Amino acid sequence: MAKNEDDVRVRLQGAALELFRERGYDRTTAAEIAAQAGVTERTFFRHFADKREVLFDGEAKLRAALMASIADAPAGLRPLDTLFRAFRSVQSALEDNRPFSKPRHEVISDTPALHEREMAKMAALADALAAALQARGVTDVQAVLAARTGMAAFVHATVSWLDDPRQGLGKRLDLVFRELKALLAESG
Amino acid sequence: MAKNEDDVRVRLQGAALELFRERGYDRTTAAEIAAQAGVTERTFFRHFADKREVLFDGEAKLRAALMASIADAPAGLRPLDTLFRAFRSVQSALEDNRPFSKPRHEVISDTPALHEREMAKMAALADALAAALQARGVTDVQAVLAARTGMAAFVHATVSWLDDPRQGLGKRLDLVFRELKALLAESG
DNA sequence: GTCTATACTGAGATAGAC
DNA sequence: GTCTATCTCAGTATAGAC
Repeated sequence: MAKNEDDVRVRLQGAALELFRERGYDRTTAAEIAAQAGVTERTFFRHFADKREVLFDGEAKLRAALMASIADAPAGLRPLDTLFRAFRSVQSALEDNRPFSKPRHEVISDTPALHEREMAKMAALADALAAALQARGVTDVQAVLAARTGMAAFVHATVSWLDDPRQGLGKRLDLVFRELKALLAESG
Repeated sequence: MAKNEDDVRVRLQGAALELFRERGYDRTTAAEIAAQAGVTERTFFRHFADKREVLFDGEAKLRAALMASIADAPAGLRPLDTLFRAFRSVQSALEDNRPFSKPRHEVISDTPALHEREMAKMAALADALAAALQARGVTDVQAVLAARTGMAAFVHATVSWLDDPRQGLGKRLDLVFRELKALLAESG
């Protein structure tokens, strides 16, 4: 895990994003990404399980941060409030990452294969959040429903903010969660 | 060749499910599926955009049925109740399809590549439901939140029912939607 | 680092339905 | 004749095995 190796990983991600934007995902080969980063195709696949994965390295860190926040949330805090608190805790990290995440989002939106991977990642993240809620004593069904609902709100807030950052991400989160409460308050 | 024209598509789906169960998805080639159905590999890919897609042909019909139900729901019915009504309307069709959907679900659960496709399909379906709700006058944000939340409830009910069909799918839907109202009633 | 299986694509030919 | 479904052949890129 030399510093050089982290460097290669980051260079591969940057090269991939750049080439995907220029030529599109399908017209970019793994070998071209590797060459641009100064390594061989084989090295690309040593770092990333498949070609899509090069754009999804950040999900593990996001998940870890959210799980940590849920784990040390005040006892008795209700499921959706626990999740809202967790999303708030990663707000500034996401805002700092915008120069990367904005073009990344554009490429993903334009590429079905990448969009599919994104949806699957979000589903897996929701499963992790559900497990974290269950560890706090929330029942199985309610944990799953809360996690999926909370993720939907988080994703919607984040995408809105990527499209138009004039309001901060924090305000977007506030708005969407307020809408969520409204939806539920009308009980259906 | 007259015989081949009949229902190549259906035969390909049956052959794929059978072979995936016997050997696993990764150890089954598209050529083998095609051979079992009496056509060539190239014909397989003319019917299905990729190897995964052979197990996801039913989603379009499900979507159409749900959209139709939403479109003719009573005016003024609230978003989550509109969705609940739509899921109820496809209940018996799903129950009839259980001999296919049960083994299909097992294969998908065991295969990451298929599970990923499944998550993406459910996300796309939720997007369609959100659009149908918007067409009824529900606001953008509330439509998206309701659609994702409703889909989560529907999927949870369906998976529970596939695992243990002793209670019917209808009862599972009732139970999960009751849990959903409870979650929301506690307002968070 | 090298080799290979296979998923997938494209172009052109064939054959039958209309 | 057109149209549609299939096959044949040739090729590239991914991803896994060695």
